[in-house]
Amino acid sequence: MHRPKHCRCWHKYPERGWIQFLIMRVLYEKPTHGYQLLEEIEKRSLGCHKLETGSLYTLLRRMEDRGLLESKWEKTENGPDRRVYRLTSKGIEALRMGLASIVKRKKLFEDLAEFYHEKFEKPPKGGEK
Amino acid sequence: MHRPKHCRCWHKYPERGWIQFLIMRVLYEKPTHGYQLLEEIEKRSLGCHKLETGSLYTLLRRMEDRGLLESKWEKTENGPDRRVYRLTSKGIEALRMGLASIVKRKKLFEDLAEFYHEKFEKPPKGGEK
DNA sequence: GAACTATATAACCCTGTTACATATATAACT
DNA sequence: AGTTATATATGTAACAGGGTTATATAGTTC
Repeated sequence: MHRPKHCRCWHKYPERGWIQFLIMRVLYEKPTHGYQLLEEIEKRSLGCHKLETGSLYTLLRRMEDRGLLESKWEKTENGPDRRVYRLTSKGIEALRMGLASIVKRKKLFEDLAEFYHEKFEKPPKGGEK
Repeated sequence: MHRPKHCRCWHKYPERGWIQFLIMRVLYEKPTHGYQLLEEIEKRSLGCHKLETGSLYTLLRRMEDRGLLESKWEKTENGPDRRVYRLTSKGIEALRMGLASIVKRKKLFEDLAEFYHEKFEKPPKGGEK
């Protein structure tokens, strides 16, 4: 009676925090500052997903508040300073769990994709008017 | 200068409205009432996603408000009446667009899945401490 | 009255967007 | 020397939408 029906983990639903996974995935490989992340994200999302700067910095801020990321300022010679983010161990764990959740639903994605091809791409056969 | 940077379609992000796609996908095939949808959704999501009744009816209501669905009450012999929903043409179009968006990002999903297997599933080789 | 079928809604939290605002550096133009 | 433009770089408040939670109701069957 007292068991929680859902754990309250923020990553419970893969369709939530989608972009955060992309961010963490990049950060997993190397610490990166925000502006550079914009390009990386766009590249990895194959141009499908253009992040506005406001979105990104808001997300980074919140992720750091949540302890998934850490940042430090980095001096540059020729330009404004940068804030470089890196994944914390908590962030790595969150990424691992989140991706596991996505992987688990891969079939569901494929199923929807198949449905799409079946119903919306196949040319209607004669008499289908 | 005056072009909108993003279209404001509600289905812009496939990771949003995820569950609504599942709902519409079921309704595409046949008109269904809410309670039955609960079972269908759970089945199709392979048990990964258990919808609470509150979530479903909230979604159905909002989708009807938006013109994606239509409903009519159905008398039953042995139980409370049911509200049967069906997809409108607007709903079909939304489903088509939403799934197209998902399909377009299939690579992205696969990429994340691959990353997961690579980084989080492969056993570390000797000396990897 | 317990269990199952069936629907409903208000309050809430989280995610991501929008629409701004700011600061540094470089290059070009006047 | 001052202005303007552009690229680099960060930031935030207010908002909209999606899904959950907690709770309520009602009919039917046993």
